[in-house]
Amino acid sequence: MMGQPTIIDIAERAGVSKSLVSLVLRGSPRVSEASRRLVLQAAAELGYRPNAMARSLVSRRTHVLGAVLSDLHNTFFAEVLDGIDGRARQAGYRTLLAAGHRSAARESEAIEALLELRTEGLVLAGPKVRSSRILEASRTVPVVVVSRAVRGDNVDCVLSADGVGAAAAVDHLVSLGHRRIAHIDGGTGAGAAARLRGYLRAMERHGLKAEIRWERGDFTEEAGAAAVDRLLARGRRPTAIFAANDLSALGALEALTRHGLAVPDDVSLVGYDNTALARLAHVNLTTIDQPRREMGIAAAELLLERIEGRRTSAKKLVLAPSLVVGRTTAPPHGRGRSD
Amino acid sequence: MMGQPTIIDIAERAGVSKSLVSLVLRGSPRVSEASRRLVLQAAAELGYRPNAMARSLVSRRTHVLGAVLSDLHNTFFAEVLDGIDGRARQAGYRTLLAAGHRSAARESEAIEALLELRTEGLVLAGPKVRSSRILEASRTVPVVVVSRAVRGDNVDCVLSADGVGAAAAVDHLVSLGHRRIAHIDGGTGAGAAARLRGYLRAMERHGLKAEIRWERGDFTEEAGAAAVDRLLARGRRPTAIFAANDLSALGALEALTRHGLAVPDDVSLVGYDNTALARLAHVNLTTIDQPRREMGIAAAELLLERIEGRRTSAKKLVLAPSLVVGRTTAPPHGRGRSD
DNA sequence: ATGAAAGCGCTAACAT
DNA sequence: ATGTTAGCGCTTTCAT
Repeated sequence: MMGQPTIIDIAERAGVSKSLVSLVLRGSPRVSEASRRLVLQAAAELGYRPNAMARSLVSRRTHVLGAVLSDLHNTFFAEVLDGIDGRARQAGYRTLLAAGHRSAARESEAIEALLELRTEGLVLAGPKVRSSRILEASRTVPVVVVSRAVRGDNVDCVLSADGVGAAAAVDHLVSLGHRRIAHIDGGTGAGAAARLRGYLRAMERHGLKAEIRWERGDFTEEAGAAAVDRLLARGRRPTAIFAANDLSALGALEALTRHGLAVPDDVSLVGYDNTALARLAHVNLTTIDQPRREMGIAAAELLLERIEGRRTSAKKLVLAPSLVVGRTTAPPHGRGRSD
Repeated sequence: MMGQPTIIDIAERAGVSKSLVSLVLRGSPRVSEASRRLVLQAAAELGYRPNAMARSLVSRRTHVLGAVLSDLHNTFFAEVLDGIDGRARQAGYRTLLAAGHRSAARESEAIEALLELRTEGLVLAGPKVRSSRILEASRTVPVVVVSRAVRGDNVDCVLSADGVGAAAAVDHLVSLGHRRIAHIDGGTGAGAAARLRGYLRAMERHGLKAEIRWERGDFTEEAGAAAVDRLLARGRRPTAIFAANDLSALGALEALTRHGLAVPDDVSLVGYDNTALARLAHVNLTTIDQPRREMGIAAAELLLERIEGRRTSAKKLVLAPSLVVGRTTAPPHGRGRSD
């Protein structure tokens, strides 16, 4: 025996055929207790570890789900992945990851690697690759895209309702008495457009169309701060700001402080995503929480439905976000109509 | 042809043998330009994608490195992994990840999955499993452990010098004129013991043995805040605090603020790790930076040395951390000897 | 209850 | 330059 032990090595040591070894190893009930013991002991003594490739090659199943993470820095997907993996394990699947490292090219290679390994389904978490690449991959295995909408027969999506979340932010501020509510958007970032639309619609719904004011951002701290600078440079100061994500909200917070404005006394502030940043004690940001783990569980479920042939038509799942009230929102200072 | 196309399908379509197809696909120079074109075109038309399992089964090489991430929430390892993957790709290897989701049991299963897939080496990033599990895995493939010291013939380690980093923090504070420098440690967390030792030794080296004071923490924000509460409850107030990581430093910051103390005017504060938290504009924490990407590159390099048979003895690589000065440190208020 | 034989998709000698 | 043959380690009929 050279290299890793195989079932043939076990068979020799136990004095049985390799077929029997295979049966025992897969827990077949049609084997005598004696052989079972013999085989198991031989396997243990040899330190046997099944060769997943050989096994999958013949069984034509890998029982592996592939997940591509566009950016490991984004902890949003850590919990999503926990959900995916949890559900997958329940169903007897393993989850293998490949990282895109913020580059569409590397992400595409990650997809390729997983496909060559014959993973039975693919979850793309916040993919940066073009839709055509996703559609191409979906011709081979079912694909679920998280946090981005992609249309395709073999592509399912899991999203949270960004527009609803944005509306919840506005509703909360309005219920506190705010009217001049500005928005710092997320530019071309994932979900940014829907959040902006949600803000605009909610403002109109509250009869605050005239108070609408929004500045461009890009989900970064710097952009959040710069947007506040512009917001304060001209026009009436807003009494509340809704930023498209937590990081830009922190940038806004920093800028507001720099301008000598207190949060929430002078200006209320709402973020989006309920990241670890938002939950820092000295920040305690009011924000919108996405059901990350549930999104992961749903993604795995969609994949399993396809793999097990329970569904063939595309499905788009939209989960509801929820408001998390921190200490960055309060009633506006100058109570009553000040305009 | 059913299922995914194979080289036999290509061979039929191109009217050649499957060996020729294999040669072309692997870029052999011993094929005529005509056949090459024929094969490549047939492959493209069929949407052929090599079966990595079949290929690896016979070649006995996977060209895959496995990386186990104990916790995807910890972005520390995102950059480490970027380094690993970058170096691996240079050398013609792919990197596959499996997540431990903060559980030793799940981490152990992740190791198992990668081993069954016959990855040629394993990187364990901040592993939570017992050393015995790591040693066991290392009997099959070379293992590199990042951010934890593990002894074993087939186990290499990549660490950054936590003691040196801690000393740099103390040196920085002493050079500003501080003497009463307290430490909030990280309990049983990774690197915490070395950081504490580094603090203690540096204090002694500066002749400040009498000023040594440290409180227990556990790398969390809450523990950092609680430690400050205890620090301020009795004894003379320290003029500077060195926390074992950024998160507990933020907890300390929050507590100091709550006690009406300004940072750095009343108390200077130093963290450790230079996480994204530390680099928030309104935080701008003085901290110790670990060369994450370099650590990843080194980890991959160690693995490659083993895989390619260039080395057989265990190696422990210790990289140097560096001080990042933010705005949370300044000379102490009551200048001159106040004790 | 166990064994023999075939073959998964591919590479790697060894022919020619 | 191309084809033939023999497996890689395993599961899966099909016998017995």
